[in-house]
Amino acid sequence: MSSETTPRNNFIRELVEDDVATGRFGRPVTTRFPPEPNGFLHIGHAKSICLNFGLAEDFAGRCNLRLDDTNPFTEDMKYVEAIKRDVAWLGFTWAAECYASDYFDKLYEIAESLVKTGKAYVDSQNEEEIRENRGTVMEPGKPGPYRDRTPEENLDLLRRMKAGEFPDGAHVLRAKIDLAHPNMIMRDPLLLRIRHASHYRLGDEWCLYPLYDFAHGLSDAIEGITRSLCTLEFKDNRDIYEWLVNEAGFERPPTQIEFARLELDYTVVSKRKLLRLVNEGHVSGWDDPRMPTLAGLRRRGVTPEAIRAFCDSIGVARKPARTELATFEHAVRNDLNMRVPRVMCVVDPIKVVLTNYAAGQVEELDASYYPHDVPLTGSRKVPFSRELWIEREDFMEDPPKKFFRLAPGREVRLRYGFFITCQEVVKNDAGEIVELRCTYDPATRGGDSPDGRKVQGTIHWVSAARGVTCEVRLYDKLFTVPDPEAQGDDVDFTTFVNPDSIRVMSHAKVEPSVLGDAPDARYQFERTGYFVKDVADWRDERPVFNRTVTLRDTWAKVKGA
RNA sequence: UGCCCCUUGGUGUAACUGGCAACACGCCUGACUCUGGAUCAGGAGAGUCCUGGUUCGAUCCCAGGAGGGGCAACCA
Repeated sequence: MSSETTPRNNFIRELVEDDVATGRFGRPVTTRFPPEPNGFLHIGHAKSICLNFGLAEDFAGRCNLRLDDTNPFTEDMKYVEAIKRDVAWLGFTWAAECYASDYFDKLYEIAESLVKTGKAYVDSQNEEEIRENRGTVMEPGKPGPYRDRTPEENLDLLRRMKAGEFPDGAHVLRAKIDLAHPNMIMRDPLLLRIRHASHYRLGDEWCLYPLYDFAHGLSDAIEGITRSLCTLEFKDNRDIYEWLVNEAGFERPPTQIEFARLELDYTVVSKRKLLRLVNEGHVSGWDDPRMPTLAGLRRRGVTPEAIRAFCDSIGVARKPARTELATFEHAVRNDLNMRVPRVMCVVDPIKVVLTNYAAGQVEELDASYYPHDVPLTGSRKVPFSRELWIEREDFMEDPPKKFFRLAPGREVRLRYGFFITCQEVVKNDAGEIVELRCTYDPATRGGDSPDGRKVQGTIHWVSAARGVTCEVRLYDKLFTVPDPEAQGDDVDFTTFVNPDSIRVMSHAKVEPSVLGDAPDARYQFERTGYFVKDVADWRDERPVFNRTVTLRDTWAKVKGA
């Protein structure tokens, strides 16, 4: 059912294997993917999703989808829906759909019991005082004036906090651990705060909301999670995680394992920064095809299989690391190559007139959808006529030695069509090439010459008579530098947004066969790249295609050298 | 100047847990080709951050050092 290939080894898999071997948890391997519904999922989340769901799958366990919705200020149902859609799109099925907000009662109970045993107290300092008394990484903090309230007093206060007797910020519940703890996280971490805000699921039922540290590990424990996977920046939080699940009395509690988050060159993978790109109008929305969000990648034409293959290929480790874009692009091409049909589209057209081809004549040529090495079959008819469009880049008046395409006096093959020879270059007053007058060889119909003569180049083309004008959006890297977040503290990452990250080609010409295909059809436009119909902006009178990724282009290297 | 984590070719990972460093991406050659795609064949590229130690033998164990990163939100 799952993949044929053996998953590659990593340190988390080894730990889980040990757990299984020793029966450490006494229950099936159970993981969870715990996003907060305050933004869209991105490629970094995909790594975590693949890890958590993949582990459960491989060890015959289960993986929950848990919405970590403990902050009523930022969360929204629209994000929940987007998250569910994206995880499902990636191809994973959660064992249970869970919400941290479903555990608020249980969490509150635990809070009371911590208070009763003197492990937690109500602090009435304001935010600044709490911060000051926490000390710094260099200096220990010191106990505040409310730290030694009696359990009875604390319990009374806590209940009144819950009852809504106090305004936001009046009190907080804190674990009573150690204000001088070398780990800052353990300096009496906050557990519950007052927030008179409407929760997107619970409405006004609560005015007491748990903080991440209080909610997360306990939610894991409640769900019977065995291994709780999270990213490196939560390493220090592991102490409070363990403290809480133990104080709460869970048997064989889950344990946290941290791994390095994905960092991808030429983009950012942080919900906060992605939100800024959206809000500041650098992109058109969360699903802008330039965004590394799953919604953006989907609209860009990337398949879920490619994303999963990519996630498998990058490995899992505890070393912060950046992944080159080439690794991602390889996964995308590798997947698309084997599954999408080839069609012809001229992105930047220049006209070719075949002077020896009858005006008004149109013939239908057979063209296979797939090359010989892709084990799929299918073909379509492509109309051919006296006037054609070819790619501006495929002609050079004064070509360099290694240029194999059309040039004055030179013969090339029109893919699935005929051999043509350029006889004349027509220019306008400005000296720009407006038309190429060529002759075709009727004997080469279909692309082979009976006399066995060879041509160096094969170019793609579209009939001017029957081709369809369309808009082609050429997407490129979102940023001009590999790591826009590390350009110095005084430089904002948005200054590196690539102004050429989208180029709109509004006079492209595509063969008519694509019109009848599905609204989200993917293609390889021969010789240029992989494309997908844009589901949002497509109109029959104005077709729109998005470039998913270019083809590998060795000519570009030759040219660049 | 505290606590914690990390350090293997350009990049990302691996190495049966002590036996003389492998895979993928990228790069370079060549072959093939009706996509300058794909595929195929070959190649270059690290002696595993440094210094000591243990050992017949260390990427793996120990000590010290250097470099990188995380932590001082009533965010997650």
